[in-house]
Amino acid sequence: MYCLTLVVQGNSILPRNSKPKSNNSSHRREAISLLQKCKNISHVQSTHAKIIRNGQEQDPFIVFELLRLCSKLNSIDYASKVFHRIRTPNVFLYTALVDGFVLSGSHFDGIRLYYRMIADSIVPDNYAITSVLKACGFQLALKPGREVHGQVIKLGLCSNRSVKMKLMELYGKCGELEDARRMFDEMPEHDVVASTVMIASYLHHRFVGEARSVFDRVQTKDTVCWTAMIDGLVKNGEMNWALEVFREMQVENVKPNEATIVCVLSACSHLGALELGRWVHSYMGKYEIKLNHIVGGALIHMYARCGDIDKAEKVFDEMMERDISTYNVIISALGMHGKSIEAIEMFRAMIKQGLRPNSITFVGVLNACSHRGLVELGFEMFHSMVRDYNIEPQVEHYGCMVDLLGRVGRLEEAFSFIKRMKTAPDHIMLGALLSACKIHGNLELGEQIARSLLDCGKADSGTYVLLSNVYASSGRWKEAAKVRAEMKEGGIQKEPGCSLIEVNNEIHEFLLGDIRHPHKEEIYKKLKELEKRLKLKEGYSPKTEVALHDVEDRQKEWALSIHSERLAICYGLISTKPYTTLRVVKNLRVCNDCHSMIKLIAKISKRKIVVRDRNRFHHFENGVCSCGDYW
DNA sequence: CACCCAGAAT
Repeated sequence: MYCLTLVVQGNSILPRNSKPKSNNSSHRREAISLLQKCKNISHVQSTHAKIIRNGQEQDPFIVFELLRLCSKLNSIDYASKVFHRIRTPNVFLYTALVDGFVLSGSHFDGIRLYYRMIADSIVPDNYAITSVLKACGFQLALKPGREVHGQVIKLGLCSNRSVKMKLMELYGKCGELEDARRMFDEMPEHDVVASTVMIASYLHHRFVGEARSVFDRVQTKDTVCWTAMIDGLVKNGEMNWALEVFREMQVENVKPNEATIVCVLSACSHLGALELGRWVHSYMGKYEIKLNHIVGGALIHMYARCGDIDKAEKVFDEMMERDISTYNVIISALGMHGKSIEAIEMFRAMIKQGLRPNSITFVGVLNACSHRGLVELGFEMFHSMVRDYNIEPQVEHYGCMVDLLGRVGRLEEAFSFIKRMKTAPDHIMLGALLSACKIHGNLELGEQIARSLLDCGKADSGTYVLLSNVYASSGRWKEAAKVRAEMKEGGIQKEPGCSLIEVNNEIHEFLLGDIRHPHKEEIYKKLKELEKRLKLKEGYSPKTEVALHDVEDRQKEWALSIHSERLAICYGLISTKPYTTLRVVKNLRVCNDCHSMIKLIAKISKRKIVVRDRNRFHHFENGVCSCGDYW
């Protein structure tokens, strides 16, 4: 790295203050206005030729215009060529090209060029500084950023607002929050924009409390500021809080825009808050929100993740502009709901429209195949991906294939598939195969996979639970207990089962055997009543899976056998009108016993019940589930 | 005679 040498006197500072040569100023103005009329790069090139013929090639004003224009038209290569023909480029020209590099995504080239300028003893001004800081920010290049900061101090540019802003942004992005905060506090204005940058930086590094306190101190919060807070809360998993802030924003009469809506829809998607999502959708007209492809995608995603796949398809049909990501959203949505054939048809429609699938598209397609056990089609798609679209399979794609083979019971094939892969298997893939071993009762393979996961330290709570269940389902109780002990020794916490249900615009959360809800008495009464009726009339007999807990008393055991989705459904039954569809979101996979029980509950209560589990959707109606008991 | 789209988005 070069060091900045400040040359204030002498002739090394180039002609920014020198007077232009006589009588060329009208020619210059002419050339510039010619340039400004150019619409495409070939037009620019012919104008450039004219400029060269007129002997104006070295004129810094004209070249400046030329460089900016090339950058704007996405022709950084041409800009670079133009620049390198200049004998003595000044700070303006350097800055224009640095900006061009930043615009084209070649941030590192931008930083390098800036250092070349310094080496040429050209003194940067605040524009050059902000440009290079922008490049550093994109690259998360903290080291050169700090050097530039040092130069800022030497040059006395500290008081410049844009410079401070960019420094703060850089530090914030790089996680140097104390430095970012220092810059922020040095800005006496503490205006909305600076505060927004600070808030976003805090939230990006999970300092929710700090973000909140900056946010609270902003006097007049605008749309972007509110949106940054909502978005950050969503990214930190604070969905309910995010929605609360959104409501506050409306109380304060700040109009949401497209970005706000996208963030709010994302929160709804996570929570399964369909009613709120619908409300947001219906108010989009009033707020003049345009249905661009980002908003459209978020809407489709929301409806699909909240269980209303019909509405998701309808929004898709209504959209005017669809791009690859729109198709990716709808394909994975259809797959998630077990509509595998429709997903494949959508994929074909996309191709027909002339869009080129990317690697995300194929994750959706292969996942769709897996949810219906479409092995042949899955392989066809997998090979087509490599052969026709030249997409190198990633670990996700292999994972889908392993899942597909595993679920249908072709366990050995799945295992040899893993061994043939170019990449190392990840714990998600092995977990999928392990779960398949449990479903199909393959003890040896299951044991082998689980052990390899445990040995390489990749095991999470799910691995232990699955392995223990593999043993238990073949009657090997001793081994099951041993795994349970190992889990306890390793201090591994089981991820608690949790279900959400939306009733009257409010999200109600239930944990395994939960007793916190204000209506707990009625909920448990309903549950007991249902169990009794199902046993008597529908021949239901509970097959509770082995509980992985040290249970001292029977009361606790009973509570722990009550999976959270049952509580959520019972609450839904007692708090909504007859025939209302119930929609439940669960964080883990639904177990066999709950699955068969919910089928019967749907039958006797004459309700549709939609359950989203960790992997997919189940639509229960009249005693059957849309997954066809294959999941 | 030139210059930093202030910040947020599946």
